[in-house]
Amino acid sequence: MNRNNINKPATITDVARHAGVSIKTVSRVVNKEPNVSQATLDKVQTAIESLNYRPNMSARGLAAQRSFLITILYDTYLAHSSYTSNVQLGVLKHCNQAGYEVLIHPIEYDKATVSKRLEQHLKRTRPDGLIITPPVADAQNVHQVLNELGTPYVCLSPGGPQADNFVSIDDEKAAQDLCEYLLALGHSQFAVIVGHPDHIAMSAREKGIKKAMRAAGLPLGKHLQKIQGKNTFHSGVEATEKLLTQGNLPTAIIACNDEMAAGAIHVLHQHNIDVPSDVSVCGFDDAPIAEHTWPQLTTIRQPVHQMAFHAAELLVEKLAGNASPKSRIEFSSELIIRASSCAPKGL
Amino acid sequence: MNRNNINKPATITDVARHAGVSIKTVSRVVNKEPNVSQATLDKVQTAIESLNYRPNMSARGLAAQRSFLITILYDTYLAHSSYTSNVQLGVLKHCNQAGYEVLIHPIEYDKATVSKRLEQHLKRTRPDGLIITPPVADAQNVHQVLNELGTPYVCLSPGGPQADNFVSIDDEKAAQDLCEYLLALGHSQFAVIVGHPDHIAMSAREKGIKKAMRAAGLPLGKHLQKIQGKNTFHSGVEATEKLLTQGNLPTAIIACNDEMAAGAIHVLHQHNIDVPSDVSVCGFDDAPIAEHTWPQLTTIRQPVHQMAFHAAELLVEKLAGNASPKSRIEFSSELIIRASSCAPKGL
DNA sequence: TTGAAAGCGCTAACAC
DNA sequence: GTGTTAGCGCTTTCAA
Repeated sequence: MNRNNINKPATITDVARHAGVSIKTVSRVVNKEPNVSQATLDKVQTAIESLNYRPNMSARGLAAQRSFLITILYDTYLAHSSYTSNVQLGVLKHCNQAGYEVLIHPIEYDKATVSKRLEQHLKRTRPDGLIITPPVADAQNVHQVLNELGTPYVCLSPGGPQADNFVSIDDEKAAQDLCEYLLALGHSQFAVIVGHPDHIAMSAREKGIKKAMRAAGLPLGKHLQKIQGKNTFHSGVEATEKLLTQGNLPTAIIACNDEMAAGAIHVLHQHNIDVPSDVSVCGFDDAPIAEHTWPQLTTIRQPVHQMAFHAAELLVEKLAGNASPKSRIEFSSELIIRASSCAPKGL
Repeated sequence: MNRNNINKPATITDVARHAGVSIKTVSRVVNKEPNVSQATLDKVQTAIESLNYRPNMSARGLAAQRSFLITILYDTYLAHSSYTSNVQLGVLKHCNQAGYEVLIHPIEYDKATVSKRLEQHLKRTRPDGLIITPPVADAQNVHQVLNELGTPYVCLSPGGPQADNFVSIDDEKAAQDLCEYLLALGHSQFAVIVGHPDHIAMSAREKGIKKAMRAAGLPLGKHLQKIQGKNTFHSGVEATEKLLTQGNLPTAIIACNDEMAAGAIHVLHQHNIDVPSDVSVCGFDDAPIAEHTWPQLTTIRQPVHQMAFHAAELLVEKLAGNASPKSRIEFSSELIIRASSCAPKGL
């Protein structure tokens, strides 16, 4: 009895022997190459089934000089966000069906050192490609390293003007829509809690708001208070507390994401300021937290899951050598009106 | 000019040539084997530095029959929870420093099919080991598959009585503590929103509550309403709505996790029932949402990050062949008292 | 303490 | 359509 073979996975050689064909032929079948006769195909497939053959990724990787690994690169700071988990699910969905495994690589975003640490990851792990989210996706030096090493990647960000291989919504336009909705309700005194300054999407949202206000003829100096946030609930709390000490309560607060908006609502509650009758509060993203606040948040829905799925598709295409013609894709967003916004009091 | 070598990573052969030693010697240095003289060590290390050598994982994996991959296996349903992201961060922290890459593999938990889909992952991807969270960790057939294939793993769950390689808190005791705290405040009319029934930790929490009430001499029939939840905010909403239609408002609601507790608070708000003066609400886990609700949640803090880190340590030890003597570890939890609980009205 | 040689399981170039 | 032949870069006996 050759007990040695028990539980030892079958190799491509075993399959070839079993099917009475060459290794190369099995390889052709496994890789779905076209030039195989039906008869051979059947023989091989039967052998594969009966031996329960699964290709060995290490061997494949070694011979083909690839790893079949795709890394999701993101800021550790955002590890707990629904944005990140949505990206993970979307990317996984496509990658697994395309034969890639997905590695996660949270990295503490620090403009100066991020590219060095990325380089280490690339050299050590050698993923075939990466999906990158902001703010890492928005750092120049990150792009440099990637291009130097020739590793393909796709970013989930509107990107800068030079941007290539970016998937996003039109953040500026979306913010403009949101602001126009508030203007239409009659609001004219705004505060905006802006996000991480290195985050291009966040700046775009701020721009959109300003654009809408200017278009409505409202001078920004008198009608818009701007407070810095850092994308987190806690930073939304701090920003709102600062706003309250400034003494000039606006009739509407727009936070550049839902976490910060939730933080704002939290503070307003503490101060017995009613949302929305005293102040309307709007967020951005339609994260789960937008439905957990009381009242629930008016916000912009961003199809993160689909965007991530699409980014993965794009990346896999690239890896297959089919450089896609369109390397910058915009998804459409949607204004979700909930209970945190209404017409201002006086009206 | 041999432009071919540009950007081509150095191999172990290059290093050996450069250092004037054999491949085997370089290998010994890389793998930190003890029997290398100081002189050789220095020579080799210099060569490694100057060539910027990084071992090729595919080649290593092929030769050594391992993949240097560790999979985190969890329920897709919980992909968006802070629990899952904490597990990811904790596991990554240890694995990366131990030379492993971390793969995420959310799987739709379904008792009947989960083991088959796990088997596919194991055969296709061949990770060296897995970290598994509930409810997947609590399914018998999952353990069977893993043992049959001989893949090492560690679970983040209290596990059943037969449990081996489990890392958790003492959920029963923690729930008991929480309930005793409420009893001490004077509560006697309770409702418990229980979690996913396949989730062993959730059942343990329910048991702990009952134990505390029994010890206080309260007959469960009259003093405890039990409503089924499914661990999500939404299920907490539904459970609480059901509770309200039953007409018997308790003075304290214990939800078996924070998401469901947040759902409960949300519904009570809608019905103008004040928390905590009308009803105290407590959660479990100290997830971020516990600080986002208004009022903030009294809850049990579970050190998920550390537990995951430790689980990864245990797994890596196992992979190194150092079977640890202690294969079941309990972390301690902590009662966090916030504003969602107080003495019942009458008192 | 060090080296030589034989693969690990697969792909890729080139033949037939 | 199918087969043959070299490796990919590492680990692992086994010798020295």
